[in-house]
Amino acid sequence: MEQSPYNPLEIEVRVQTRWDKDKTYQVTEDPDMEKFYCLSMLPYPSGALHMGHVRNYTIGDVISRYQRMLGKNVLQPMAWDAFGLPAENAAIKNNTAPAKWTYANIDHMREQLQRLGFAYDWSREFATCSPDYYHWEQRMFTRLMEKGVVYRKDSEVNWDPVDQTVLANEQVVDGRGWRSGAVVERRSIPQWFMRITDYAEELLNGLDELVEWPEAVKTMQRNWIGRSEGAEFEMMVCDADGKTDSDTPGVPVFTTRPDTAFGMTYAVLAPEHPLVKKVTTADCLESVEAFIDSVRNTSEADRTSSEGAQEKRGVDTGAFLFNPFTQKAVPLYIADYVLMAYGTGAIMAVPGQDQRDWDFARANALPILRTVQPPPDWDGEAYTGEGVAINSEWLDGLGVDDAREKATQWLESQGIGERKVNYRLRDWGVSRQRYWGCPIPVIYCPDCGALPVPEDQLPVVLPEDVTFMGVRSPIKADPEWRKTRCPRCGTDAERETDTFDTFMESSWYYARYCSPGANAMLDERANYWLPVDQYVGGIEHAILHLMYFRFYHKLLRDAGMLHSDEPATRLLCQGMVVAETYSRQNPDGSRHWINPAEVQTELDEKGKIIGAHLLADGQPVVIGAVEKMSKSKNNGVDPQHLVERYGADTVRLFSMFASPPDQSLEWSDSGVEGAFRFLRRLWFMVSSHIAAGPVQALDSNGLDTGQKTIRRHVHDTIAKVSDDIGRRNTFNTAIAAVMELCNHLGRFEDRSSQGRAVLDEAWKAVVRLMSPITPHVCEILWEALGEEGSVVSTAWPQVDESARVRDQITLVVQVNGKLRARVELAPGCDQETAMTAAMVEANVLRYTEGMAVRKVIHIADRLLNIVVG
RNA sequence: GCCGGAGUGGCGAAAUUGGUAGACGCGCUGGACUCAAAAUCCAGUUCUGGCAACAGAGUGUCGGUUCGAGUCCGACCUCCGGCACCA
Repeated sequence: MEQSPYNPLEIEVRVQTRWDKDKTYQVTEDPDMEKFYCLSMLPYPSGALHMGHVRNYTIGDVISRYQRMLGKNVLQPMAWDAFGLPAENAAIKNNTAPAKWTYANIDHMREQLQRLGFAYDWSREFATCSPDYYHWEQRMFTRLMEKGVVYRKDSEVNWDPVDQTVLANEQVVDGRGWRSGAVVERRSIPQWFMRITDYAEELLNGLDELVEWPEAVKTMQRNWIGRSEGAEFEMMVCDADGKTDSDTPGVPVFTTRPDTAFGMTYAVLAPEHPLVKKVTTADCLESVEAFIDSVRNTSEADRTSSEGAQEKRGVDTGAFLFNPFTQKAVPLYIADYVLMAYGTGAIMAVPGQDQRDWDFARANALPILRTVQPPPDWDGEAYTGEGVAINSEWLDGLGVDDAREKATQWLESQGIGERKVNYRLRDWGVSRQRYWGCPIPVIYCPDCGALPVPEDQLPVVLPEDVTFMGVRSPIKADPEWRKTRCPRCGTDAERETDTFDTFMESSWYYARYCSPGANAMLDERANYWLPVDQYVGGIEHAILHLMYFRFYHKLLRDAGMLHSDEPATRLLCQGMVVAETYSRQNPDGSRHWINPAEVQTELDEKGKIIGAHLLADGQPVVIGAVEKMSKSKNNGVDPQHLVERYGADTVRLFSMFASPPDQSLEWSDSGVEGAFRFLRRLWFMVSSHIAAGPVQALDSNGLDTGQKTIRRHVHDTIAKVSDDIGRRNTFNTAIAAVMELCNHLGRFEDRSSQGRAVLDEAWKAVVRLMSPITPHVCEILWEALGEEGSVVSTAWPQVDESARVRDQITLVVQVNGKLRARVELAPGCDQETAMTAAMVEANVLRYTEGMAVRKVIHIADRLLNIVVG
């Protein structure tokens, strides 16, 4: 091989063309091979790849390529999460159709992904906005309608007044729309829901089986599901003297603390509770109605925001409820701190043991009665801890758990209540009032009601050639599109014009990859590939997407399409890509952000940053925090430019080397330079080795000490890199180990026949170890080393354990725990031999002289600690 | 407020099971090459003292367990993330 310079741009395109021509990454089901399904979260085609994508997809690609070299049948697919709001916003802004904008973005981003050399099976690619894809989603939905898993109800929703759409609770951040930033309002409109709460218990318990999911994700999901055990019981409406009114139905309440029921001093209904109007007395009606109006004008997000949480507002209804425990009446209030959507929308209030009730009782001059004895030094308000029941008649003297159990049994024996488990999780509202989404396949007939679109009329196709009039959905604005006939009675009927939440598409895409072209949602091929062996994506999806994804998998299972219970066995959540921020203050006091590329930093003689200035004018800029790359902080780095300048391998190498995958990755231009330098050095060293001519066969038993040492290092490195990539997913330390080995190989100057044979083995190992991370350069070097076939399809290097055996080890000698010497010994020495070797070391003698050896700790081949005193 | 996670050189980080703290990379300092610069190569680089050998200190703070603690335990501080009236 000629000693040509490292030219990544030329070799990468050459290698990619070959992979493409040979269909290297296309896979089919092969029952004789162990499968490995490596999935990265599909991107939204926003316009261009950002560094977060590069990081995410490089991690998945490294794992895929490693597993492939282990001999597995590896599926790594890619698709586009193509529906969604930004396409509509862009359409309105640029006066184009969302479809056109989306497809153009997909074409550009596909090219970018291909340029990065990801080993995707592109034959399985799809866009979720394609009718071939959402057809099956619609069919699944109509079947779920028939099964009762979906339902329609009027519901208070989060209305985003800017985007003119309903948001899921999860899409509301601090009371504002997650995209528009507008303050969210409350509205009641008919919505379609999926009964994810029916699966709450399974979704919760399933987390215990997901041993290879990050604990943080599982904790977040557990909290989101929010399981609470307690009791639900009914209280009758009564007058002030406790005389019950048999005309009014009882009010069920849920509590986790039935043991505290003797401390109930009032009860509360949510303002939306259906019984409010019925029970409110004439003299309270006016204030109750005024209160309900004021609550309605506040969004739920506002009511529950941090400041709102402090103040608990409410009014007396004038009615009373009969407490079955005390046989006495308690006043009934309505208050905004009781939520209609949780439990029964009604509570028994026990201010002595519940801080919220305490706050409300204080604000409304309601009595407080403690029923659990707080510790003597207790100076808090409501007491929620362990303690003995007091003021509770037949519960007095019992601990919390026993009292709770006895109270629950009493409720059951009286026939007024029962054990009950409640979840914080709410059903999934899937209706969106937007255009660019999958049409909900429902027909409304004036006589027959809401009916699923018959299967032979699916898919309900979303028209793509549309013009936008403001933000209103074109299919809502078009009087013709919705016209249809009732599938049952044939009279004029209307289509649903709402579309699905886009989380619907991303909830089953992973399965569709496994059945490309099937004339059904899925076919048997899906059960070959599923579950996903490794899923890679951002932690921001810890709750929403990953919960829906698990839920939908169970729906597919229950529909008989899949055999597994969970969609993915192993999950890796990569950290953010962050960079420094720089800014200046505008004359009006606002801040404008300057891209790091336009800034030069000043360093002191130790390399510490002491200031920064703008390259354009040399004037200082303010150094801000290191933050997630974003448009708003103008600290993004365009991967495209980097690939054009350094090549894909350098970009991949840097993003895997700078930090472990689950931590945030701090951008560094000089770090990228360093990665490039390493590849160039690797190129040069391997080229020089090849240029020195043919190599003799390695005789591993005939090596001298220097050769053995190098060979041991090679096999130690193979072992470490295999473990780091395969088990630990710490690609940064894998790369560091290869770099270290390369540093040794560069210094190894033995050009004897066996010296070169050792080097040949070493370079062939290095090229394979690096090939998952930097596949292009490794492909060329592998070929140059005279090996047949593509490195990406070659077997992963094997560890030769005999090469790792040491004939000398370094034993660390400590005196009283302080390092005093190192001695070279044969491995496996006993304590006596170690002591003999240690006690001749001058530095050991210096600290043990004239002292009695009190104890010796010997960890074979590692450490000897001599304790004197 | 509740629930997670983290805190180690000038910087990104490493130390996997309680056993040599700082691997690897960046930056910086000095040197070689060069008319010069860039690139490249070599050496040094936790702090303090010392020409050096070496010594002392050192993993957010304060305590504890241990022959031995970045790692385990207790209390606290700071930062990041999630949830936030869920009865």
